[in-house]
Amino acid sequence: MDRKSVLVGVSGGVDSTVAACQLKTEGYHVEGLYIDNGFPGCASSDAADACNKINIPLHTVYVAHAFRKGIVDYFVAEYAAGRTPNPCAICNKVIKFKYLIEEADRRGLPYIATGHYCRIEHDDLRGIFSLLCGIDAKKDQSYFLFCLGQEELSRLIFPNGGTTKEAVRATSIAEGFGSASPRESQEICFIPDNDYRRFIESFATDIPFRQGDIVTLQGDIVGRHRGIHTVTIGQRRGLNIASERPYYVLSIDKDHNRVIVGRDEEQWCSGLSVSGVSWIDPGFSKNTPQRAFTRIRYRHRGVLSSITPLTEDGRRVAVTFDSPQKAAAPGQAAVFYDGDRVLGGGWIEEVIPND
RNA sequence: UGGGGCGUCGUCAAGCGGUAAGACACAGGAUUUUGGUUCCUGCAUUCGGAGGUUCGAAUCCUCCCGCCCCAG
Repeated sequence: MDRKSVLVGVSGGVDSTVAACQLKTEGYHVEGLYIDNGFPGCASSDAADACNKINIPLHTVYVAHAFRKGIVDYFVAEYAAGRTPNPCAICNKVIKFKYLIEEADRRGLPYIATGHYCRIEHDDLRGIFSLLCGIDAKKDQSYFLFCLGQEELSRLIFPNGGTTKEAVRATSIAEGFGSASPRESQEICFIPDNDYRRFIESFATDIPFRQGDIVTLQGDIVGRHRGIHTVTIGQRRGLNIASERPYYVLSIDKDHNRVIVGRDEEQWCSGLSVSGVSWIDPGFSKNTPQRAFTRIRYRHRGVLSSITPLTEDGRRVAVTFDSPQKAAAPGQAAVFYDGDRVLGGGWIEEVIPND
């Protein structure tokens, strides 16, 4: 089999199309894989059009069952538990890259690629791959990929990592792929209308979401919520509380079906406990405390922190921020960086309030 | 049914004769491969009601309605 053969995950969007095109230009034998998650809004025709234009074969895997089990059920269960899920990060590990590798293996293609704005670096001395931020800081998507391991990274190519969104868009136009790029902003891919609250209600009819009180830290009842799944930490809009100043969701008390709110200055936290940590560099896992930048949400600039392992395998860590951060939410990803390099990341379990 | 106070956007609230601030809430949009945040825009031709005075009233007068407080 051709050593320079690659299976590209194509969605039909600009990023993956340009990435595939780029690989072809570089001389790769390129094939496309469309991952059909079986949910509405998942339109394979765009992917087919894209592959036609760059003249590569397109394969499709239908993963509705796995997607539902691994992503949608998780998504709903997290909200039901009063947590804030990050389906994209999970999907990358459990669906996207998993099936890319599976299909690449089946077809004897050594490499896989996607349109993510990230880079991969190889340390020849240590034989280790690193995941780096994309050059375009505005579009960097490394936050969503912290789950990737050496296995994936060793076979991955990110053609867009070294360019900017602007350049990719320009290429798309130049190549005649379409300047329109219809739905550039896709939020949760399986919820086309972006109304995740309604999605949860209609999807999880077995979960008895009930109304409840909205209370302050002092215990004053200031409003009512329409179910714990309708709020998330840091949220301001939709609380329907008329007051001198806005209220924000501080925490969710699932057991008492209550939502705790407070003022802007009450949102800050000084640290986290993080579980399910995966370290990209195998050498990190049993390490001593270390310093790193922690990002607690996508497009968070990152805060210098001290990271202390709580278990021997390094899968659970305590994170202490050098300066307080706003509205960290259990269920969200905490991703650790050394400059541009992703060290690893995990899932926020507890948030330690400031003061 | 004696005295006093108050009734301005969903909520709080400026205005005190010169032609309805602001905040919160809400709605829409921008941003965005998670949620949230943030930003932009919109949001009372009308001031409890009816009359009157005035060139002109939410602002002054009269009556009515509705609240609140103190007395009964």
